[in-house]
Amino acid sequence: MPSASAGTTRRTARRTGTKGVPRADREEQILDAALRELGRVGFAATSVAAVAERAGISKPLVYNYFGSKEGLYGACVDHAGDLLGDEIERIAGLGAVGIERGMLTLEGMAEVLDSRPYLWRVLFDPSAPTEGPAADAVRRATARIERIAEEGVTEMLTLAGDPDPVDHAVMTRVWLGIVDTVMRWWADHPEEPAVEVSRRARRIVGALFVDASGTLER
Amino acid sequence: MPSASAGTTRRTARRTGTKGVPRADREEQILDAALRELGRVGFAATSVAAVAERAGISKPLVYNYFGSKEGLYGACVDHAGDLLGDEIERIAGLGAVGIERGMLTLEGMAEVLDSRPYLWRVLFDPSAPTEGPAADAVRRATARIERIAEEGVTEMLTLAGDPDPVDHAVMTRVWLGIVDTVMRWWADHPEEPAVEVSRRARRIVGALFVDASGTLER
DNA sequence: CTCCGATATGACTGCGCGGTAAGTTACCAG
DNA sequence: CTGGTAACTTACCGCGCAGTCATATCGGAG
Repeated sequence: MPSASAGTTRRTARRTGTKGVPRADREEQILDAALRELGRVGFAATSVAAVAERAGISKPLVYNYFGSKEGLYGACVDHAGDLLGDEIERIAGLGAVGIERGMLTLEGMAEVLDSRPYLWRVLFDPSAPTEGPAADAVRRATARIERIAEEGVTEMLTLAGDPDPVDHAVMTRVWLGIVDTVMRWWADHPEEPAVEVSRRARRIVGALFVDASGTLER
Repeated sequence: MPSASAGTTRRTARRTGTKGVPRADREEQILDAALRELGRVGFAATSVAAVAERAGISKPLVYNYFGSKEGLYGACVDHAGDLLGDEIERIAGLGAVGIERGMLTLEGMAEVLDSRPYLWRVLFDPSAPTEGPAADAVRRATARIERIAEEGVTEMLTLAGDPDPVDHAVMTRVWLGIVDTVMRWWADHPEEPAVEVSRRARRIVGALFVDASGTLER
């Protein structure tokens, strides 16, 4: 790779032409830049130009790789959704029940999101498109997370004597809202290590929840 | 007021000139239109043109009355913040403690927001300006609500044996997140009457909380 | 050396937005 | 009737954005 090209700073005109970065590597760079920008300011306030600048490339190259702003966002959603969905399903597979399962989920997510708490906002973003392929990607990714949350919630509310499915649906959203709030607080306090976020979340959720069989040990 | 002007539809060119609507009345109309649009899609996705169309007037008239998009938003925030803040402080003054106070708050808010659940989103909007007079208005309005929430939360966590002020701050945000989630669920289900929202919230929160002295009656 | 494919850029376009300027209308007082 | 004020509109502007096009560069194969 020609070091003369590599040394060219973005503030001056760059020579056109390949920099010799393989497509897969470049895609990854663009995705990383996009995830950070989307997680920082949300979809609507993210400009493709800002992502390009973050990635150190030209804007048309982003379009070359991802087709459109929505295409870029959809790829980011798929990426973040896989990470979070895999982790949450792994934890569900551990067999914990009740609030302990919820706590393990929070801890697992804190671990996955350590050093990149912004990923959460990519998935749960009120300014995201509500129609089209990107919106479909969001629905797929969040549905995966919601399904697991709903299992846990349904179990807990049923044990607590509430069989109403609408209550269960609202409670699922409340639980996800709690997770969302903790993640947003974390994004505002990036100095807090994941392990401390986990502990704090355990204390707070512990103050909220009692499993059906009695008071949580604290 | 000339009925010929009043009958002119917005789809054709309207005669210029006054329609004889007093300033205070017109301000209220514009505010109502803006609150609905802001509550529907948030600040960033709200265009002044859409508000003007909703209010049945021309866009420059909105600027004439409110100065700028931010000026309009600030007025909406003051309006919604007064309604919600007054109600929350009234309920705090009733002297209920612990989770019962939280429940009364949820119920009071459901009542105030009945028929206009969108007001919540005007105040708690991630796409809102973070600097300038409008942002100051948001901070004033939400600080009022957070102060009351923090009192309740501090009491509850302290009774539960957790004196950590950071835990209290996060828990305040979690509580407001829970309220936010219920309000957003309600905005998605406008057919649900306020009294049913209150009952449901009581059931759900009841499944979460136990006051420091024991299990809630349900 | 030439050609080709893959990787890249600068320059440009059309559109929607926030906002502005110039002109209009209705009503009331003198 | 005239002038002034308050309430209005149409037409326009500059800017930033998503997206496009024409051209450039590099490296490898033949």
